[in-house]
Amino acid sequence: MDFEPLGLATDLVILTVRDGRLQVLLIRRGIPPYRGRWALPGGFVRPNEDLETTARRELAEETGLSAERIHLEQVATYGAPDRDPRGRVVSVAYLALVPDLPAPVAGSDAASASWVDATDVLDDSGRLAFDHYRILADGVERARAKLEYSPLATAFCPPEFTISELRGVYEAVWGLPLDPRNFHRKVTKTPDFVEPAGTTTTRDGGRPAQLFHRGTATTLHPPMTRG
Amino acid sequence: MDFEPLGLATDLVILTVRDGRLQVLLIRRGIPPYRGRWALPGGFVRPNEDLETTARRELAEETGLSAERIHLEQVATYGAPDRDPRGRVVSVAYLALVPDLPAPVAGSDAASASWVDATDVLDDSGRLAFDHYRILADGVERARAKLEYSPLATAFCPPEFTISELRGVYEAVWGLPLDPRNFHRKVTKTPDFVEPAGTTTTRDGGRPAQLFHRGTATTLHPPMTRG
DNA sequence: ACAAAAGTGTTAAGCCTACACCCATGC
DNA sequence: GCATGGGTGTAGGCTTAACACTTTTGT
Repeated sequence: MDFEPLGLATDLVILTVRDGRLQVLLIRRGIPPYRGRWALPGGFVRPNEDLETTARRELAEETGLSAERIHLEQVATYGAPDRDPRGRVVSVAYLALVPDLPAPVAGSDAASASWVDATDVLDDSGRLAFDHYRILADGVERARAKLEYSPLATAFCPPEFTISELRGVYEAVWGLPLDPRNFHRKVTKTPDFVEPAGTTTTRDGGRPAQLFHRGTATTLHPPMTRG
Repeated sequence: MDFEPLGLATDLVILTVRDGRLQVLLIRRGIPPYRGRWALPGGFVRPNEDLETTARRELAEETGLSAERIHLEQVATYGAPDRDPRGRVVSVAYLALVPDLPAPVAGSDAASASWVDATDVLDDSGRLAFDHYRILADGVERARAKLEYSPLATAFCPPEFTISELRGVYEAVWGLPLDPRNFHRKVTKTPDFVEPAGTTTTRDGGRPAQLFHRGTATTLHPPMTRG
């Protein structure tokens, strides 16, 4: 077996929706290379550790969440020979979707971690270290695409949510407004997308809204439509 | 940098449509582990070689094709610590779609390479070495899904093709019959999916059919519908 | 009462499905 | 002529997009 010298890492695109905007968790690098630049959280895979285990461990370290219930999926692997000046490092990127956390981001590296508007970062391709701009772009595009045909948007929501909160997720991720009335009808009519919790809330103002939780559907027929 | 001992490889899911059926290129392993078992073609990434370069090199070796014009895309990365009995090997899987080759499969390893019905292999989860059953399943599912919303089906066709040949691709990959008349209308009306070549052929029998080549579209609006 | 947000009804346009039907070739 | 596949037309059902309208709360 030719085991050439090689580092294996995972990088995380951790997304949330806060204040109606799509935000990504970035850390400011305290050590070279790219010292002082923003980067995606990530770290090396330990011996005998599965890739997804690494990603969940990093996620827990960065967000302070026990990452059991967080949606996490692999996006792509980046392995250009010169992508890391320290040597050959191949990175497997994961996408994590978290609800708007009531608790602040806390963890060992948290002093330098913050939520940043994803669109702002995507508007400036030079702001991130390494090839993290490309990784972020791929992760966001994955999220945007999956909202169409999967019930993934609920991963951004707390366990119980209103239809308009769910709509807020779509509007933030896609960056466009949706008709509240047609959205409501479509979501509630798609089988097993959401299920009524039987309770209501007035936290969004106006008439009390029914609360829902995730349904059992894994794909949406018909899909949600973007613009 | 902690460069633990680690192998990095790529494995290829090479698909084609022959005789109206979806087929995958497999090799019979001549050496342990899994000697004598079927496996996906693949090999180790060389020092300073990009991942996709490795995949294209393997593709050329296995199919004898100069792989420039072949559709190739990354699917996922598999890194369970025990997936290879020889040690820690992480594999990046690629999906390749090739036209029905007039030339036989030829190459250094070709003596043991053959086209096998994908559905047959997917019916028996124990036939492939390593975790290649999972990789194949993921690759085929990717292909099936992408036919819906991308013009990817043309990657299975020669440079010029008829609408019914294109329909044959859909029917083989999805494993279900489609209405020839509605399919024809939909394909030719979707902007930039296919463009008329201006010539006709009678190679499929019956009335001469127009020949087309790929259009410039990258996504299909509206998508093709499965079942 | 008024503002605000939830939720329902309606209508016109577009898309999909199914199938009848005609066209152009080889034999 | 007849078989074979290519290609067009059309009617009914379903989905969507746009928006009028009613409901239920907080202030």
